[in-house]
Amino acid sequence: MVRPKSPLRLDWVDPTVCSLDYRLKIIGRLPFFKHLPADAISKINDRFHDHEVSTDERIYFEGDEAEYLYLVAMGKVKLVRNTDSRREVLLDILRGGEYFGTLTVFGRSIHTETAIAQTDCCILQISSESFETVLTEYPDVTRKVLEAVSQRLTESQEIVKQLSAYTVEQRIASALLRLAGKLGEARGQGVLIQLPFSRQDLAAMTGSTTETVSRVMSRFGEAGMVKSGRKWVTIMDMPRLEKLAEKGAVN
Amino acid sequence: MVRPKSPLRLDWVDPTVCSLDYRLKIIGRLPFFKHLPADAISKINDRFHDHEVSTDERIYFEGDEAEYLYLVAMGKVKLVRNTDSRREVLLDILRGGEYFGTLTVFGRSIHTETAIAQTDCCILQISSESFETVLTEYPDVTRKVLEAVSQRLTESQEIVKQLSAYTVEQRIASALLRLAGKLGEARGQGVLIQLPFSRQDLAAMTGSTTETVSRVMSRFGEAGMVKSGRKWVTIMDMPRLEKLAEKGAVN
DNA sequence: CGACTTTTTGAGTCTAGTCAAAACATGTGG
DNA sequence: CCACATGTTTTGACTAGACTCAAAAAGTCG
Repeated sequence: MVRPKSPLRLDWVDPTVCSLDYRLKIIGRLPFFKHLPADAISKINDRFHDHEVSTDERIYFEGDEAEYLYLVAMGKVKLVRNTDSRREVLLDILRGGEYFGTLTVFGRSIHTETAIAQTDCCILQISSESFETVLTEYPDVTRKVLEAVSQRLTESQEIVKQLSAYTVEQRIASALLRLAGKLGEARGQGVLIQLPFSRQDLAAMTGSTTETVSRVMSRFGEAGMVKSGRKWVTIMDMPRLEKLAEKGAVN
Repeated sequence: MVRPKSPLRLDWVDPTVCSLDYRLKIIGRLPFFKHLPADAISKINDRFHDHEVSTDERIYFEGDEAEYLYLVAMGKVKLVRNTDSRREVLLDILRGGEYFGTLTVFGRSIHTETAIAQTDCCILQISSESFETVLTEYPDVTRKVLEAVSQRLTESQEIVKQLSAYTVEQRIASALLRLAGKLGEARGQGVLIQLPFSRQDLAAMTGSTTETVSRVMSRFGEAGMVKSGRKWVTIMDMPRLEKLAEKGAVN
């Protein structure tokens, strides 16, 4: 059978994307800034610096001192934690408009995860001190940030639950659904996950191994629930995947 | 062999513990209020209501609307998530002075976990609206809350990592260490975990089963690392447990 | 077209889960 | 204070899901 070639279309980092206009747009869309007037956004923007990173480059390492708060302007970033063994655990994948880094309000602290560019990216960063100043100037922002962090806590706890109680098959199904919800794009019959990610990554997200992920994906493929290839996946039958993620076996 | 009888000494909920004095002490010690002057604490205290709950009683359920923020004044509270199957996942155990409930700043939201009294407790609660008012009146508090939540996110991610990459043995070892760090009390040679918790609870914390936990605990017991009985555990050899939690096998 | 990476497949093993039953601890009421 | 009822923990035998190691197959890129 002729597999379709990779249908991914990556957003290339074009030098213009970190233009002033684009920066203002990204910053102004952040959940914790979007309620602010344009002039405030503009002033906040001045506190950010941008830089480009290419695929697989590390933005910071677990254990580094947390001196900045980061913002994905363009591209995708993954957050991983390393274990003593060579296995890595993938905590989250972020797209344009999401923040990352450690929220160091007062005092110093340390990054608890490593941030890796999953694609070529444009990253905005603001120093902890500047961010504190912004929080002081715009008290509402602090609340919004609080909401955003609370949200992530809830998501993380959901993952704890899944890892505790679900089979690998269920975990893979829900990881795919989560990614599709976040990064999915309609493509013909199915939903393409707009992100180059390998079996390796999927294994790191679900606490499994590449081999097992491969086997499960093959099963999903045979059952017509997904189509996949080297570093891409399209979900063909969401409802069935959802059922499987919740109930276990497909009946 | 004659096992020591349960060495747990529970703090009984004495009607006096929720006295004004005690309430002020608990509220004033909260990480996000402790920098405030006494009169502010006193005013904040007026917004809290207290009530007692007995062991195993539910304080709220997963899915309930989040209308209050809660505070453990006395006793221990566990947070669990239910899965479709009868298995429950234990997310955290809280002691006096810790907060729980969903931080609903603006808008309504829903509890994502169930809160159960692990011992008889005295609980303080404040309505979301009141809490918002407090946040508005004392902007510093919002930042402190933000730090507290960030901290929990980090802890939750640590658990994700453990569940993803460690064996049951390692997870049990680190769950014990975590509990000891939080609720431990020196007792002769060892550290007693001051909390009545069953193999069931430990299984729910580590994504395992009572039988497996029992087997692992027996092994730990034979190796002289812990002593345990019905609903109690004393850690006898921290360093060895720590080594096991990190590296795997004990050499 | 190669060289390289990623994915798939296979065989063997082991950790941890399931089911079932016995042993033990705890609190109660006689 | 003992015997019983109840809930908890332990033990045993069996099973299965998922991991490991190893090697082949398929994509991708220069």
